[in-house]
Amino acid sequence: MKVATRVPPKPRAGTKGQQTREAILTRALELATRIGFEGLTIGRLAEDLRMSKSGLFAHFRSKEALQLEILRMAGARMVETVVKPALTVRRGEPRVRALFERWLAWEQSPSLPGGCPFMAASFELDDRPGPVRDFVVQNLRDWMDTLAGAARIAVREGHFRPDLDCEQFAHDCQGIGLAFVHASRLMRDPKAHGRAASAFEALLRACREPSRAASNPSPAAASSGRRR
Amino acid sequence: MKVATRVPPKPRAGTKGQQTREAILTRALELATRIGFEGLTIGRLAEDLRMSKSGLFAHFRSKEALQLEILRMAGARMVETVVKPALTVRRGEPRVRALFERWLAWEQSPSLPGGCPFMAASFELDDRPGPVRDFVVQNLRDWMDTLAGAARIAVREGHFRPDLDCEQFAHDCQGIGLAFVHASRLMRDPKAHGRAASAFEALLRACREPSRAASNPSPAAASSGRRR
DNA sequence: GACATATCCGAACGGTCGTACTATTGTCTC
DNA sequence: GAGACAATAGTACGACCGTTCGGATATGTC
Repeated sequence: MKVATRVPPKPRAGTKGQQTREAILTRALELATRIGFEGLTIGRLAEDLRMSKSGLFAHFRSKEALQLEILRMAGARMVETVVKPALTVRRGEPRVRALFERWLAWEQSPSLPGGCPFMAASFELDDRPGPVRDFVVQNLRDWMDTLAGAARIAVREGHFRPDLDCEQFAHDCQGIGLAFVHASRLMRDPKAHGRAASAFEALLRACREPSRAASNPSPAAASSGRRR
Repeated sequence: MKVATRVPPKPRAGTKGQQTREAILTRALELATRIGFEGLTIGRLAEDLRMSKSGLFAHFRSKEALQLEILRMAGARMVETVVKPALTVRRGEPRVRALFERWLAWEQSPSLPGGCPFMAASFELDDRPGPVRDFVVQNLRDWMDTLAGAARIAVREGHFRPDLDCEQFAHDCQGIGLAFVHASRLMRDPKAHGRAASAFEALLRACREPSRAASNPSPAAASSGRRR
């Protein structure tokens, strides 16, 4: 299980190695979203970039390090294209909305032909412990915290009802996003985006309305008589 | 790319081959849910079953055939443990509820240590065309049709509002289920089941209430002034 | 008991995987 | 332009992949 190799290849910025390194990562991210992180192969990636396998490999000490670097880059890009722009939108519901919309756009970005890598990795790595999985979990936790935080601000601004469970809101958003990927990528449903938008609007509506008690029994469950 | 091999190995029922074949599939299903369908390896599966690779392989003509048989078995089991029992519950919302609850239970069934194989396959195969993907899509389509059909009955019974979009309902259920898997398996959130239940209750609530126009503008969006 | 057939094993095939070494090229500094 | 060092290529390795094939067992029938 020996893992440590000679020297940490962290070249100083601007140099040639640094820029091919980034080219490798960019292409690797594209491939990984399509064929998965386990499916991504150093040989195939090298061939794709017209490099030798060993030449490419030298930039990272191991495949795991490569995977981590890919995810690190993806996380940084996601913050840059989703979170940071949304923070310029005014506080409260508009910002929540901006987060969600930019999230869907990011998922469909042409630079991510296979969709958001964290979504895919969620299901690919959920049973495979290790640093890669840990990194994905941490990134997704940060993302859900961002969503929950934006919702909390919307509560303070009076856009959302005061007793809203903001973690639940983030969870529900995640569900809408996952269903969106499911509908658009797997089912190839042309209405996928509309479905996601409808679900999100319904969720926002529920966030604005004063809460009705969760213990409020369903009329259907209460009414009809016969029980097995 | 030659794929056809000698004879279709479909032994008549009851015989020895048939029963080891099913033992293979049962174990294979368990493994596949944990390590994925591509990650599942004939050698590893054989070792796990204390069989020779070739002896196991002889039961299926190819790995793809094995994958399809695994999914076929999983689909049959899902119908048996989720759909059929729910059909004995009385029509309308109770049946919808039964479908959802049994679905979550199926996802957590001990015989599926890695969760529902169709959920996992959704994201693993979304970009890999072929018969395996097609089979997964068909099964999930059937499942969503089942959900939508149950909702339609609930509309007719007067449990849900008459103008409910039942396909949207099925889509939203799928989202809740995916978020459940996300929360429980990846994030290891002990509250995962509670979150799913809350989300589902909120969804049902929205199905019962008379619809408010979707064009109803958000007060937050309407109030604050500046718009880019 | 003999035979036909179903079931399983062992060995081997050509490939590809991640990784390790060495050698060759390119790039930057003085 | 020479020397230093970063960057890439070449080659090889052991392991495992899906698949094939021939032979060894087990099973069932007469």
